[in-house]
Amino acid sequence: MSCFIHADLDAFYASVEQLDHPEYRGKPVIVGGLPGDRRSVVSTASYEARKFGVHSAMPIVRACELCPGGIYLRGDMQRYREKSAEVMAVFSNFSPEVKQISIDEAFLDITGTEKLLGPPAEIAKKLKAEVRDKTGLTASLGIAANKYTAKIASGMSKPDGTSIIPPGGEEAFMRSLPVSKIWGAGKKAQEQFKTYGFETGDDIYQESLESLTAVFGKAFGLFLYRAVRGEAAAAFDDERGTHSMSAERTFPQDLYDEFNIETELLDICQTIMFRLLDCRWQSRTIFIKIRYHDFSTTSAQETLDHPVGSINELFERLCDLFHRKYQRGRGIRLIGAGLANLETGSPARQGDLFDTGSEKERSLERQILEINKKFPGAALKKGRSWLADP
DNA sequence: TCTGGGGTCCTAGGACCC
DNA sequence: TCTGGGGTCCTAGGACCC
Repeated sequence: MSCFIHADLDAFYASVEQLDHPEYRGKPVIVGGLPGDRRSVVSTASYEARKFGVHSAMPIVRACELCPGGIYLRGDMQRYREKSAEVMAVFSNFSPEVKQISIDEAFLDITGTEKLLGPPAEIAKKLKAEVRDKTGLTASLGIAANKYTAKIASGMSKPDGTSIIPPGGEEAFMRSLPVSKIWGAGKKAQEQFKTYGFETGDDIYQESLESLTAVFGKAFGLFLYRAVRGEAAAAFDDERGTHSMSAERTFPQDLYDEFNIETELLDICQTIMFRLLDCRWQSRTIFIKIRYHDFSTTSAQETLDHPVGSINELFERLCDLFHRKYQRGRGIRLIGAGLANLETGSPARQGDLFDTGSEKERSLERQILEINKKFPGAALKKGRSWLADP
């Protein structure tokens, strides 16, 4: 019988801030933006802030109305990543098989560790204690025979709790679960549940696979059918590699000027290409994303016959895509771009006979990358003027 | 309430080939 | 010629997650 722990850090970003700044402890901390950041949203609200009704994804403006006395912070991802690594290191003391699924959560396969570490409840106790002692943070745990139900269980034990689904109890657990707790069913699905009168997992359980797929589509219908039976949902089980890489920016004010938009695009290109170079991946598929003032969003992509080789090339291609897609005169609130269908492979490409500038460009870009790695914060970038004469 | 940034996966339709 | 079926690749949009 398999056994998994899903471990999820409580109000992670806010907790790190409270750890680093004792004066924040016991107070409502809201990470995501400062009052007055008109287009920011809450990333994490401390439990003190949640009492005011503040929650993730809420506009900062709204949070300020609900919790005017809160401590508002933009956040420091570098620091959070550092802290995350500390926690993951603790996890690896408890299982040889740790799978991190986001910055603040992971699955630990503890199948067969009983002899070494004791029964699951004991392991949970020790794990929480070690996380607390070594990192100063608290975690909520869910324990079950498969990852999917362990994940739901941890959500129900927040904050700082542990919930265990006894082996064989997965189906009963899912059937008694309110549909609002089904992981993978978001806003739209919840609306559908309402129209069909589904309130608990059992209401879905009563439906045939055929009727579920007829209503929810092939993949999602099958997902629901299996989920309410407590069967491991495929989502977590197969290895999913990184398939795309992107960056985007929302402007404080809508942008109309195409030169300014291109300049932002250039900045995004540099971010992406440096990351790509750093990871030693390559890609032939580029895409842009445009969000207009009214929040309507459109995207366009293009697959080249060779991997993107330089910032310059990416920038030129993206500008081209942008100009073909952009509806002139409409204000733009967000511009984004990225690379899809990432492949591993040497970024040096063969047969570049007619493109002698490219090799020079790439080596220059690599040097800039190295400098930026050595001196974080130096933010060395190509100026826009370099583009004309690389 | 007027909605971030970084991802994954699914769907549906078109092009193209055998 | 008014017309099948399957496979693969590509594109746009959308749901969902943290």
